[in-house]
Amino acid sequence: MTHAEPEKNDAAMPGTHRASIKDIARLAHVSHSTVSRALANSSLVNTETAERIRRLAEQAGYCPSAVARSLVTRSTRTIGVVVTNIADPFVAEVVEGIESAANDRDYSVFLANSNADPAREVKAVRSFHERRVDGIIVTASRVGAVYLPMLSEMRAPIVLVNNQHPSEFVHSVTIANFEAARDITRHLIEEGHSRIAYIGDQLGGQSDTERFEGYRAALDEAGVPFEAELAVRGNGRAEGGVDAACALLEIAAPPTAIFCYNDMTAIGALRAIHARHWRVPRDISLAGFDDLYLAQYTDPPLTTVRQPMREMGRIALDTLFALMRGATTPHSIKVPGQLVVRESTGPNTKEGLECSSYSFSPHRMAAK
Amino acid sequence: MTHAEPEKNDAAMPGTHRASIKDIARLAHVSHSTVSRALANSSLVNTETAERIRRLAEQAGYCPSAVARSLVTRSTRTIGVVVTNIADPFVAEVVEGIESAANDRDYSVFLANSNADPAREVKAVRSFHERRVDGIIVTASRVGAVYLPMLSEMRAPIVLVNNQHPSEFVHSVTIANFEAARDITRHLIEEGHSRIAYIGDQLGGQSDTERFEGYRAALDEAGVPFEAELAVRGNGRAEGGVDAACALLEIAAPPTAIFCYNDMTAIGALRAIHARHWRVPRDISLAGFDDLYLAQYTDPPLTTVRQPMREMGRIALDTLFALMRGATTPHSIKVPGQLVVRESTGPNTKEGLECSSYSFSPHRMAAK
DNA sequence: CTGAAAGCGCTTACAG
DNA sequence: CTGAAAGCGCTTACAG
Repeated sequence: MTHAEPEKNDAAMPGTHRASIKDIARLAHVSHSTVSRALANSSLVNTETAERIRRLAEQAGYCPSAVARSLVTRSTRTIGVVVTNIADPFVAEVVEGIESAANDRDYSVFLANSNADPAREVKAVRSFHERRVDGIIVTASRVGAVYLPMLSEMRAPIVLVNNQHPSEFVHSVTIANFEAARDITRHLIEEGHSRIAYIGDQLGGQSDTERFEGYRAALDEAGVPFEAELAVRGNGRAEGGVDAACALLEIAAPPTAIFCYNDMTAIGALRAIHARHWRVPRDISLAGFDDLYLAQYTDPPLTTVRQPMREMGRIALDTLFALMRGATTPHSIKVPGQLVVRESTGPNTKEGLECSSYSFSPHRMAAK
Repeated sequence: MTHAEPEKNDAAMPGTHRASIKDIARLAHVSHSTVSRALANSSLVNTETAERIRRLAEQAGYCPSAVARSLVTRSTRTIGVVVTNIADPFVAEVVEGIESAANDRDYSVFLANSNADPAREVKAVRSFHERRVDGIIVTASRVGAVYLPMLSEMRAPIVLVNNQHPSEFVHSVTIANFEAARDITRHLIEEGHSRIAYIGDQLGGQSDTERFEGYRAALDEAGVPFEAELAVRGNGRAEGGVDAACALLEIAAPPTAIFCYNDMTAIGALRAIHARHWRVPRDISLAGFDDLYLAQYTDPPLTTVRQPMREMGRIALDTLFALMRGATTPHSIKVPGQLVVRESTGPNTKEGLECSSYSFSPHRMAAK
């Protein structure tokens, strides 16, 4: 009766049964409460029995059930992250920041793609709610304000990263779109450009609006007239950049500089520009937004605005934790972007708006 | 007693209390079993009462607890995905495939980064096990075989995508590294190249070994001697490609073509090549592996091997489901890569190995 | 220091 | 069609 051998084997090979706290209790000849305490390293249990219990649990291959624990502790130690699409490099870097910060706190993260579909976004949030996540982060939310009423009936706080919904949301971390776009446009103006195009994102989120406004503001303050034909729409991805840049290069007096909604758009624009055998920045300057890892590796390396994506992810998670701990004050954090001047922007080589003399590119001449 | 108004309000505004099945039962004057059935659309319950219950639940803002349900049904409807790093575009696309397929089946996905650290990888798998995920997918596993013993004590099946561990694992989906690398090297040989370099991945996973072997095989079958100085090591990222390509361009008789472990490496190599003012493919041909979205947007667009990343993600999930449904046969799926010839590779313009005549690049001349 | 008891929020035989 | 009961695997007062 005192030798635990047969019982141990019994529990170690329970056929289809997974060892629970009760099995360990039987093995150790104690109550399951004691096992629970021992496994939680509670000081309430005798050091030696605790040791023995832990050894037994180890041998039996015991693995505690987080779901059972969650049910009683009313905390799952999980957070839900809904993104537009994880294959978007911007999103992936934000998620990396979130995951890393969550991991530091021993939290697990659920990931869901909304594909920028508001219905799927809401569905994902609902699903996370059912799963009783402790908090939710949604990047580039399309519905923002919708969460206000949900917020009260859901226990889980929500933090938005780069909310795309026009109305403000209580808890959010956002890049300073207006200022950053203004800065980069100013940079272009300082380089002598006045025919500066903007390739936006036709999904028309809030960032696009704000970046466009920043661009307009820089133009206005410099007394550069805004030309509607120079403001065109991409889709936030490279294909959109290709098409939009093609259109821009077609017009009678093409721009000498292009500011793109984001780096992916700029990468597409770069492709279109190269296809025409124009040189960057000699024939045309090009600027992006985001500072993706790739922006350093385009040819030439891309002038852009750095969004600290990983940090924004971490900040979102920190905010979420503050909220989870009971904070109720609004957390609307605006992160400054940082102008990163690389080699894709340079001085305007054309005198005045119409030039006929100084051009490196035969194709460009042909286009006139 | 019959008018439910006060009680309803009572449950709708429960202060800090979240409505449970019991609250709805009280509201509907039925047992909580009936509520459970009604909410599950069981045919066992009177249509009208079911309707009423559902209405009440709706009004009360009832949201079922997936964790309670999971405890009893012994299925969480979640899967765990551990990746090296979600910011790696290859990984992100695989995860997109997994998430999309999981979503189709109403499963949620946990995401964890291992940062290619075997310890973190195992820790992530353990954590998923605690969370009682129904299945686990790990991409680029560094420990592969370690899971064999875990497999029996864990309930959750494991599927490996592009296992990097030298020993085989029971359930996996892998790209046909050897064949694909051989194909792309053959392509280079057909273009007249014989000084073909390989930039590997020094983390030295299984894919690197196999791709290197494919490269060697193509060389051998064409009777092209292998030169050790042309096989150098990158790190799978652009920086590594830059450094490795720089080294390659330094040697006395530089290669006329470079095959890179992956596209990111090629993107770095491209940068180094351009920095020297060499032209691709005129001065040197360059090939990658993966066919990242970006491979179409490099300048020139990159010749590479297409890995169907999203599909591989879906296949991994399908395999996982087969296993979850009780399949026990090994599932080692080898997916063929597909050669995608773009503009970064072209005919060798040098006659013989040593050339002194025909060169477009002044820098190249200088380098000799 | 230890155990018996209650309970987290559900599902599902079992008996009417 | 409905309800009472048991139980999923834990944690945590409560009483010794």
